[in-house]
Amino acid sequence: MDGCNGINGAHLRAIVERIEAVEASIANEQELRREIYQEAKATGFDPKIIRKVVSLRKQDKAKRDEEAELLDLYMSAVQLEMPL
Amino acid sequence: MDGCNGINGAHLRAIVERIEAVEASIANEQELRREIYQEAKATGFDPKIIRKVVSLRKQDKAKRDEEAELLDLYMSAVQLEMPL
Amino acid sequence: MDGCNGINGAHLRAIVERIEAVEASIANEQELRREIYQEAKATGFDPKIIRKVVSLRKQDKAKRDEEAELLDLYMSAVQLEMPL
Amino acid sequence: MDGCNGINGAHLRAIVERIEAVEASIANEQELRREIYQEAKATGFDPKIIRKVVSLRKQDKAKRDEEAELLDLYMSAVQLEMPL
DNA sequence: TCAGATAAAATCGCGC
DNA sequence: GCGCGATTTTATCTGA
Repeated sequence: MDGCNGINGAHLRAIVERIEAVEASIANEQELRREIYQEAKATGFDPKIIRKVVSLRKQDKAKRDEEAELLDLYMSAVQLEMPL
Repeated sequence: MDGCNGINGAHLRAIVERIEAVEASIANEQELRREIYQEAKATGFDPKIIRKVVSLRKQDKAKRDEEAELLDLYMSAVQLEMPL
Repeated sequence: MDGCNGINGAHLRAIVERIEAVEASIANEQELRREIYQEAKATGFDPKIIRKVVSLRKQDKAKRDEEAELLDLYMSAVQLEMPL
Repeated sequence: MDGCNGINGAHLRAIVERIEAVEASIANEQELRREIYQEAKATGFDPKIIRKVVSLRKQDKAKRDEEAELLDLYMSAVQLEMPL
C-alpha cells in the first residue's frame, strides 16, 4: 500500500476522521432534537404524544414507500407470468 | 446463595435450560417459515412479493395499535388539561 | 394456476396467513424468553452473563455437531472403501 | 394556550415538523456515514476494523473528558481550601 | 433503577 | 464462493 507495513495509515486516518466528523454532526442534531422535546414539554405538551405523532407519520411514509415497491414487484411478476 | 461460591448453580442451570428450550422452539418455527417460503417459491410465487405483503400487513397492525395508543394518550392529556 | 393470467389471490392469501401464524407463534416465544430473562434479573442474576452462557453453550453444541458430521463423513468414506 | 380547551393543533404541528426536519437531517448524515464505510471497504479496508478504531478513539476521548472533569473538581476543591 | 426505544453488530439466505 | 440485503440479536441510551 504505502510502503511500510501494508497499511495506508494516512488514508485510514482520513477515513476515520471523516466518520468522526459526521458522527459529531449526528450527535449535535440528536441534541437538537432532545432540546425540541424539552422545550415542548416545558410549554405543556406531552412528549409521549409528540413521539407517537412523529412515529405514526413516519409509518405512513414507510407504508407508502413499501406499497410502491410492492406495485413494482407486481408489475415484474406479471411480466414474468408468475402467480402473485 | 447456595453455600459454596455465591452463585446458585442449580438455579442458573435451570434458567439457561429454559431459555435453550424456547430458543429451540423458536428455531423450529423459523425453519417452518422458511419451508413455507420455499414451498411457495416452488409453486411459482415470488418470495419477494410475499415478504412485502406480510410486511405491509404487519405495518397495518402496528399502525392501528399505535393509533389506539395515541387516542388513549389524547384522552388522558385532555383530563390533565394539557395542550395536545 | 387459477385459470386466467397468473393471479391466484386465494392461494397467496393462504400462504400469507400460514406465515403470519408461525410468526405470531415466534413472537409469543420471544416474549416468553424475554420474561425468563426478566425473572432471572429479578432473582439477582445478570442477564448479560446469562446471555454469555447461552451463547457459549450454543457454540459448544455447534462444534460438537460439526465433529459428528465429520465423523459421518469418515464413516461413509470407509464404507466406500476409499482411503481417508 | 390557544383559547379553548387545551388543544393547539398549530403549535403541535410546528413542533412535529421541526422534529421531522432534524430527523431527516440525521438520516442524511447516517446515510453519509454508511457511504464512507462502503467507500472504505471498496478501497480494501475492513469496515469492522474501522469501527473498532472509531470506537476506541471515542473511549479515549471519554476518558480524557472524565479526567478533565476530575481535574476541575480538584481545582474547585483547592479554591475552597479543602484538603483533597 | 428499570423498561422501552434506538442504534450497532452479527447472522443468514439469496443473488450473481 | 462471495458480496449484498434482510432479519435477528446485542448493546447503548434515554426517560420515567
